[in-house]
Amino acid sequence: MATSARRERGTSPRRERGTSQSLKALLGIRELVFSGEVGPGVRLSEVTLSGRLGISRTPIRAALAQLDQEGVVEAIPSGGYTVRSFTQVDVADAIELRGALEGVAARIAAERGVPAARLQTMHSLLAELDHVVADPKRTDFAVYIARNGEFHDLLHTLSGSETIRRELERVMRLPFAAPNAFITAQAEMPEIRVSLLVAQAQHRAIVNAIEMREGARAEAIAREHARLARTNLDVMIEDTKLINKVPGLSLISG
Amino acid sequence: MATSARRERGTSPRRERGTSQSLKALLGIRELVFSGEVGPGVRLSEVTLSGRLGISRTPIRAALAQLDQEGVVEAIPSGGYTVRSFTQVDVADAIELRGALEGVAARIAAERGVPAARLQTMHSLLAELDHVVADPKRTDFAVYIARNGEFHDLLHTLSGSETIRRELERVMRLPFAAPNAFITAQAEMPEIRVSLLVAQAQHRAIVNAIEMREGARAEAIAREHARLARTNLDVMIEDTKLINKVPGLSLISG
DNA sequence: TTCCCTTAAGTTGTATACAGCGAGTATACG
DNA sequence: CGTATACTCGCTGTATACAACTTAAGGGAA
Repeated sequence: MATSARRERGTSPRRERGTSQSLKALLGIRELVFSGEVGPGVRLSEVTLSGRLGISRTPIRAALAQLDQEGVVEAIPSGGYTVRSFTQVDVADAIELRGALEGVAARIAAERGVPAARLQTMHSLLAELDHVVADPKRTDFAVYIARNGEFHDLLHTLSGSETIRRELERVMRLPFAAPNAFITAQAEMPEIRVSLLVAQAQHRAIVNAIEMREGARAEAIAREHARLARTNLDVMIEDTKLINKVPGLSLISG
Repeated sequence: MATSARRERGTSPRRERGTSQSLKALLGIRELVFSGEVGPGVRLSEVTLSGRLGISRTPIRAALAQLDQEGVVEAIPSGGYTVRSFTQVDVADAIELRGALEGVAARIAAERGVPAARLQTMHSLLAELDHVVADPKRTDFAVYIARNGEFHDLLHTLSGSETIRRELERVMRLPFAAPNAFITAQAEMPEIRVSLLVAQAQHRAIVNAIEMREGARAEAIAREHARLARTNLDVMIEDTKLINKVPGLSLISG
C-alpha cells in the first residue's frame, strides 16, 4: 500500500535522454528545500518524497545521500535525513572557503602558467562583462549571471588541477557560496551598481595577476573578491523584505 | 543465478553493532582499491563486488557513490565505475589543497579566538608529540601517527566552523592528502628524524600563532607544514622499493 | 581479410518486498 | 493526575526482481 509511485511493471516510459529518475529526484528534493517548501529541521521521509515526486525509493535514497554530501541535508544518527539549517556564520564560512579555494586556484595558475588560448577566453569574458556592467539602468542581470558564472568556472580550471576544480565545484554547491548566489536579489538594491563595478575591477586584476605570474597577488585579490559576496549577504539579511526573493534564504536561521 | 551473496530471507544475522552492510561495503571496496588488488582503470562491477564481499548490490551501490564523491573511484558516463588513477601532480595538488584549508582553519581560529580549554588540549598533544619525537631510534610510530592525527583533527575544529571542518574531512580522504599518509613508509627512511623534528616545530609554531592571534602567521605555517608531505612524496616516488610498503601507492601512475 | 551488422550476455537503473528498529501513543498503575 | 510501560505504526536498511542499455562476440557480406 505504502508507495503510490506506482507504475506498470514493464511499461515504464524509460528515461527520455538524460532524465534519469535519480536526477529527477536530486533536482526535485533540492527544489523542495531551496524553495522553502520544507523548512529547516524537517524530516525528509523517503516514502513521502517517493509519493510526492512520483519516484521510487531507490533513486530518492541516492539523491538524499548526495544532498547529504552537499551539505543541504543532514543525516540523523538513527537513520534518515532532515533539512539542514544554516546560520549566518555558516554562510560566511562557506564564502570564506570559496575565496580560499579560488585563491589557491588563481595562485597556482599564475605560478604554473596558463596557455595563451585560455587567457584569450578570459579576456573575452572580461570584455563581455564590461559591456554588461557599462550601461547603468540597462544592465541585463541574466546575462551578467551567465558570464560571471562562466568566468568563475573558467578560473577554476586555470590551475590545471582537476582535484582543485572538483573541490571548488563541491564548495560552490554549499548554500550561497556560489558567486551568483545573491545577484538576483541585488538587482533590486541600489548599491548594486557599485558592487558590480568593484567586482569587475577585481576580475580584471585577477586575470592580470595571473598573466604577470604574480601568484600572491592573484590569490589575495581572489580572496577579497569572494568577500564581496559576504558584504552582500550582510546587507541582504538586514533587508527582511528580500527573504522571499532569494531562493533558499529561508534556510538561514540564526 | 547472478548473485551469490545469497542469504536466507528472514534469517539475516542483522548488523552486529554498527557493522551495517553499507559500512562493510565502503571499507571493503576501499581496501580492495588501496591494497592494489584492483588496479587503476579497472571496472568495478556491482555484481562482482557483491559476490566478493558477500553483500547485496544495494549497499555496494551506495558505497560506490560515496567513493565517487571521495575521488577514489570514477563514474563512467554510460554507467558504472572504474578505479581512478592518480598522477603525482594530482597528489601534490591534494596536499596543496589540504595545506590551504588547514591554513584557513588556523587563521580563522587565530582571528576569532579559541577557548582556553581547547588550547590546553593542543598543548597536551604537543607535549605528547614532543615525547615521542624526543628519543631517536625508539620512536613509536604508531603512537606518533595517532597523536599527529589527533592534533590535526583538533586543529580542524579550532576555527569553530563546521563547514570548514567538514570540507577538511573530505579533503583528507583524497589519496595521500592526510598528514599521516606517508609516515608508515617514512619509518624506514633515514631522513625521517629531521622530518619529524621540523614537523613538530611547525606544530608548536601554529599553536603559538593561534594563541597570539597572529592569523597570517598561523596560515603561512600551516601551509608550509603541509608541504612537508609533498617533499616526502617526492622522496618516496624515487625510492621504488617502497611501492609495496605504502598502501595505495600503486594508484599513482604518471 | 576486414568491416559492419546482428545478437547475446552482462551490467546498470529502478521498483518493490520484507524485517527490524525507533518514535510516539495510549493505557494502566501509583 | 502524573508517570512509567507496553504497544503499534511508520520508517529505514537491505535484498532481490526485472527491464533497458551497453558492449563484446560472432557471422555474413564486400
